[in-house]
Amino acid sequence: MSDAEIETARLKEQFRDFLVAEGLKFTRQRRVIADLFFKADEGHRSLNELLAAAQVEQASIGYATVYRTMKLMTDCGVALEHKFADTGLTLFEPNLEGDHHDHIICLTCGRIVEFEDAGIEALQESVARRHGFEVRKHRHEIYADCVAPDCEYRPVA
Amino acid sequence: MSDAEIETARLKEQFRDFLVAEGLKFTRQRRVIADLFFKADEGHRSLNELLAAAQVEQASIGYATVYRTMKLMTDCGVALEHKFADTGLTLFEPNLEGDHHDHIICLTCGRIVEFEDAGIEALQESVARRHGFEVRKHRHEIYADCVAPDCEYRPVA
DNA sequence: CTTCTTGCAAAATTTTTGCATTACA
DNA sequence: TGTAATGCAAAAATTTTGCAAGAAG
Repeated sequence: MSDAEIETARLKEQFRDFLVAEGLKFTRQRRVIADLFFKADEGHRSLNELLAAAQVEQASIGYATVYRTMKLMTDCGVALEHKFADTGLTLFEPNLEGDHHDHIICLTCGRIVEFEDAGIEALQESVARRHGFEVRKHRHEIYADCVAPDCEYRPVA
Repeated sequence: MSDAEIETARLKEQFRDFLVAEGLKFTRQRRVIADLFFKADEGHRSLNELLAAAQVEQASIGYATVYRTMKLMTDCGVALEHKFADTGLTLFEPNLEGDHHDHIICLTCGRIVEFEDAGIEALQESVARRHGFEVRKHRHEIYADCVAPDCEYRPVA
């Protein structure tokens, strides 16, 4: 079992535990969505992309079910919701253990790269404290041009 | 003439110049909106707040006019548009000269404080370069709890 | 069995646009 | 006077919800 598989299993279990604790059910639909979402070969997906992928497994799944399932996942912490600028698009990514990161988004091709920088995090804490705040969470997105050889304009679905 | 007044005048002129350059008109409505927006005793305002303030000057002003005017201001760089998390609310603030800053938002009372940190900026450039990106712009928001004595829950309009 | 979930469609938001009329330069 | 702007109301685009029928434990 690879590390990725272990992590997938952990997230799925965390989701299931949450449902049980809340007296909710781990239905076929939620299983399908969780499986494809945690597999996450590509990290950031919209509700419509998740819906399309889910319908491959079960054609009858509706948008509302995916919407509500992702909300549950976000609530219980196994998924992160991102609303990047310059698109009204909401994207989700699995909340992998110990993998806090922020994002660099290419303004041209939309490519999303993750970064983590302890120095920035530390400065951020310090800045907040100086202003009399206690950091709860943050959003740090860098919009940039990338040097990918295949970088070209790609409209978002 | 105070510094603030000079800056207000500069932004207003920049907006007017832009309109002239584009063959557009500096109408009464745009003047009213620009004046109240650049006055900006409080920095971040929603379209509805701007609309209400504009209607004090001219009752007939409609939402669409404010919407389109703020879009023009954003396009020409005299206004910045922010979509903070946890509220679907879009807020605008004047783009004051040499006043780049990011935001700390209190999760409880909604208070917004501005900060600027050269160290963070530098690290950000460095991180992006390391990943093969050239920074164009960024969004850095810290969500936190504040220590204001009057901090209390305030739903956003 | 009872409760929760689903899927549809409709409602609620928010953002954007078309168009006839008015105002500006 | 011709072009652009306004204000209304309607269209789009999203997000969210109500509800009857179906699944889960």
